[in-house]
Amino acid sequence: MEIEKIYEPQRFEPHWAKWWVEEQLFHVEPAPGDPYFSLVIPPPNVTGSLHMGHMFEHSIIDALIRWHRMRGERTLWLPGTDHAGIATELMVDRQLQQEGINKRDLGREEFLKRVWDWKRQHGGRIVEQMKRAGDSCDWARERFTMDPGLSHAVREAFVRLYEKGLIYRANYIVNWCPRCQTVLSDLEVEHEETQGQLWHIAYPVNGSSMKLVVATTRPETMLGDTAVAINPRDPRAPDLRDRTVALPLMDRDIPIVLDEMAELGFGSGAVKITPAHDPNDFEAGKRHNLPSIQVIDNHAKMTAAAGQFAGLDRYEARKQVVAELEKLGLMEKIEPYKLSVGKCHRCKTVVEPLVSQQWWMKMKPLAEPAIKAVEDGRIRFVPENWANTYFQWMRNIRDWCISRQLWWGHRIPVWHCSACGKFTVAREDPTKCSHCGSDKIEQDPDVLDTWFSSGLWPFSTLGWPDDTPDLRAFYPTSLLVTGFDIIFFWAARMIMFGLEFMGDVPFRQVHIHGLVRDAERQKMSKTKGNTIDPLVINDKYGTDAVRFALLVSAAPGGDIALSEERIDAERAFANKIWNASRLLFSKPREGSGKPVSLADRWIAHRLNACAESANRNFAQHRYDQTADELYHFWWGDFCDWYLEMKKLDADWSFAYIVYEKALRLLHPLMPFLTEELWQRLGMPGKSIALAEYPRGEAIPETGVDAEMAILQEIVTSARALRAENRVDPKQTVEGVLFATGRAHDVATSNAESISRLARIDLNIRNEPPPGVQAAFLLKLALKVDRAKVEKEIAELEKVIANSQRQLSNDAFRAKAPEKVVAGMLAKQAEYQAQLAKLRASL
RNA sequence: GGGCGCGUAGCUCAGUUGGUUAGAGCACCUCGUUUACACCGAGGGGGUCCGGGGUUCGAAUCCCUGCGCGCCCACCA
Repeated sequence: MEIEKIYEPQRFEPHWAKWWVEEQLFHVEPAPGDPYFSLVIPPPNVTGSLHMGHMFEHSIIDALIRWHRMRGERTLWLPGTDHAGIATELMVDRQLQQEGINKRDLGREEFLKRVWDWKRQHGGRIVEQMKRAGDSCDWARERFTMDPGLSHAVREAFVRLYEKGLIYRANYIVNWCPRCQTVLSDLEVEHEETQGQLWHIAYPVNGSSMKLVVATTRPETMLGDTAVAINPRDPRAPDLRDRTVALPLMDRDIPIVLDEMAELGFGSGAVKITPAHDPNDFEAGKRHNLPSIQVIDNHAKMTAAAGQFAGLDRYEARKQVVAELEKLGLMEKIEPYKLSVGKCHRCKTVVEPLVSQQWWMKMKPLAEPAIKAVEDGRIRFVPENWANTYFQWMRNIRDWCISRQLWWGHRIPVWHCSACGKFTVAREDPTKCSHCGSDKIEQDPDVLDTWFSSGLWPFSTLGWPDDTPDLRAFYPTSLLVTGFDIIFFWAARMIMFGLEFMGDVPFRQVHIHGLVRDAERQKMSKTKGNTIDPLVINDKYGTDAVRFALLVSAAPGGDIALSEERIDAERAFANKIWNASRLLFSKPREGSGKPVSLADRWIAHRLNACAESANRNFAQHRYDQTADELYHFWWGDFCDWYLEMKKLDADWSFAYIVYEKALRLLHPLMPFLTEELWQRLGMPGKSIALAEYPRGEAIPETGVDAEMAILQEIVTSARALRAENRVDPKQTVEGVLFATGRAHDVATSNAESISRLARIDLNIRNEPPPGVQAAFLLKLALKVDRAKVEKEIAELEKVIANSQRQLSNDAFRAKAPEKVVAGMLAKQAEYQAQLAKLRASL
């Protein structure tokens, strides 16, 4: 069989990627019964392009999916994308701006048309990239969160929750993004520690010469102050409790209230209260029945209520307020102060706390069963530590603001009646108010938080609320693979919704993976310019190499430091396998199909052990271990030893058998290379992806490992001697091997291998090594480097002394397990033999 | 203010419930173009497992503590 000298993945990967999709190789029918393995993709944003984080996550998923499929389970990886409300709307909005079009002028309907157009044209990009990367999804089941079916599910879920009293509308202080022009949930606000200042402002107390000094990080909000609080135990309280202060700049008297929120000993002990622009103050305002004056509007500009500052941006207003106060001599003190500033996680604009009417979801009743499901093990986190994070959030969960002032998304199915003022919430669009029958109803303009529909993903994608064969066959899904950053956003909500609507968990395990970082462990980011683009890199090194590099570094939960060097090493690995194939394919395949040499018997044994541990490690999410072992099996065992020894055999038929099995073993980690080579073998069956994954079998201990170990030791020691003595690698050296028993048998029956591998002209004597207590002794016709050997002897003596000390310790003998003691005794004997050999070589 | 995690070779990281000379990849040094592969082979150097205490027959691994560094959650002006 002809095969090229260098493996060029670019020549093969696109072909197989296309073929896998066209042949619908990964389509699975919803036949009932076990075993099944199902997983829904964490849907990437439609606006997205494949980045290293996706690549990593998908490499894990695909390896696992392929493994399960090859084990003969009914395996589904359901792909799809998320409409990503804010992100998408922002993107299309920017596009419009470039065309000089204003979104509001365009109108809701036209705008949505534009977004759908965009989605149709570009929304499939990431899906195409996944196909090219070889992800073995069931593409016939691709879903989008705004598909009719999924929208239907959203509607059903909303109505049910509303009817249950879990969704309500309330006027409350919220996080407002002045740029995205929408409210955000607490999770969508990123807190960032910022160096700011603490301004101490004096408020004159009416009817007194006293001034009450308040401290604030946001002086501009003072314009909306409606009270000042001091602690009830404040010594000044009796005197101040019924007084008012004159709010500077605003010509307004505001009361002094007593409240625990003013901490004794902090600052001057008094706190300004701005119910309209601070969550704490909002609560305080409710406690004391204070008016709320909005001085900052939706665009973060000062309102008419801000008097002379009306119309200014909030930061400009801050400057001017500070300047005015200074002019009035009311600025007592300004000090540097660290504070945490909330920013919109989409656009990084500083959010503004504002009071507004929004839709909320009561979370406590939903969270309780979700906590229980993890507590009692129906859902298991891997690594399990993440359960703590989950519990902490879930046990302190707050109501979820689910409405967004956007157009792109699932519109809230609530109709407001202008006749009676009540809401109509319905599964079908109503034409009149369900309370008074008036036809003066209008649908709520807001849409739902994107994560509302994401939360339904594990069952909405399978046909819920209908009772479908898919749902019966694949729910609960087996596993969720995702990043820690969306445990709350997504995983927790799926668990709550799954239990609420399906009465069962959405998945049985949650595997939380780490972050892909650069070689210096820095987060990859476009602004830093340290990203490794999978689209470029997959093409350059091959998708298999990238996958393998990611997986071999994927210790559970840990971040990975990725570099091109690392990927290049795995590309070399693929090339190594390719070249091993080149050698193999040059040999005849015909033959007995049975092991004909020690090499055959040994590699079969190694392969078996490798298969056993690969299966075990896959089951435990140890892809790194599986990858590492396969790497060493292929490169170390198969190439360096097996093939080198095999070159002396005439019958290569068994090598083909081992090789084919080893390809299957590697397939989940390097799907393209293995498919290409497997196809070249012309095996019966359509694709290696559908072939059976080798399982480790219990095979009797034949001593083959021990035999091979003897051979390897002879060869390795000879090579070391040669190298240390600067012998030309081409030159054959004479050697005498003293050996009896098994060592003699191994040496005689593999004399040719030993000679070839070590380049020795070997003379084997069936005699005990002269003067040495060892199984065998190899003497080469070389002058030895005495100093070096003496150093080795000294080191070994130290090791022996250590182990001797432990062995002669009665407490160790008495308390250590028998196995450990026996092991140490055996090891001690080995050390002694090794030492004897070293001494004899001098 | 709570919670989680990290510190092992020059670099990036493994190290399963404590147990047998602490490993890998890359980098480094020496030698080598034997027809699978120079994208390779053979050999080699390199570690007070962050410091200090403790538990134990035995600690990189468990406990305490100090130092350094990440991350998450939290309405302290």
